[in-house]
Amino acid sequence: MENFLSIYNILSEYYGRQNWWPIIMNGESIYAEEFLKRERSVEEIFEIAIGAILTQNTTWTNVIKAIANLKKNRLFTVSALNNVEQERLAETIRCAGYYNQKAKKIKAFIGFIDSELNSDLMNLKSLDKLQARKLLLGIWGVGRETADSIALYGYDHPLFIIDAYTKRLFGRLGLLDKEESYDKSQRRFTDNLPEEPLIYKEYHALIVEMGKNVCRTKPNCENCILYNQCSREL
DNA sequence: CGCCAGGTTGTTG
DNA sequence: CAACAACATGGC
Repeated sequence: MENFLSIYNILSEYYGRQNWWPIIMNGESIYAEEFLKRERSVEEIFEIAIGAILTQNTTWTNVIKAIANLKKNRLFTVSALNNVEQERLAETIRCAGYYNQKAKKIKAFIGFIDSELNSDLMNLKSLDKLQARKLLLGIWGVGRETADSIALYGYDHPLFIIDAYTKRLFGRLGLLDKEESYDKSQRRFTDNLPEEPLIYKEYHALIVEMGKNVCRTKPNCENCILYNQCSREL
């Protein structure tokens, strides 16, 4: 019952503040404390959304390079991305992998901003979280995880993100079924946590930290702070 | 060299 | 709805 909250407490005490979602400056990820304390600017929301698309099934280090490359080429604005050829866009984000797919997805996202949001990303802010999610899910290339990432980190809409790390870690802990749906997994978290954007943001970031460094494909159980509560179903 | 990474879509049964 | 292929570069 209270497992989900107690695990959050253990992880956040052990690893500290993660300050997600990062912003890229000079080819480096910046995790700033202020990101958890104030609303995101349009520019930041834009970057979070593009980053969320680029990071699909890809390492963040590759995404950093792709975003830096977009900025260097002065392509990191709605109007520039509207005007650039999809093929050139693809070449610019090549290092993020799946570059043709992602170029198409970014184009679709830009089209969404223009046509559905009246060119203003802030129009998603005032919506109900589920309305925002539904709108985002309507964009070609934006699935559940990407929609929830944009809604949560961009707009503080309390939607818990389920990703591959979450399924792996909580599957091993015995708290998620391996084969259950995204929405069902999500409910397990939201039913057992206070509906706080701050907690959702930090929890997801902490899970990624665990997934990258401890609860890897080949798990590093010696270094696991959750060793005692793990059923270790590998 | 092989495996894996902060998924999504389209097709098929 | 579940299963599966396709999409692709870069790091270890």
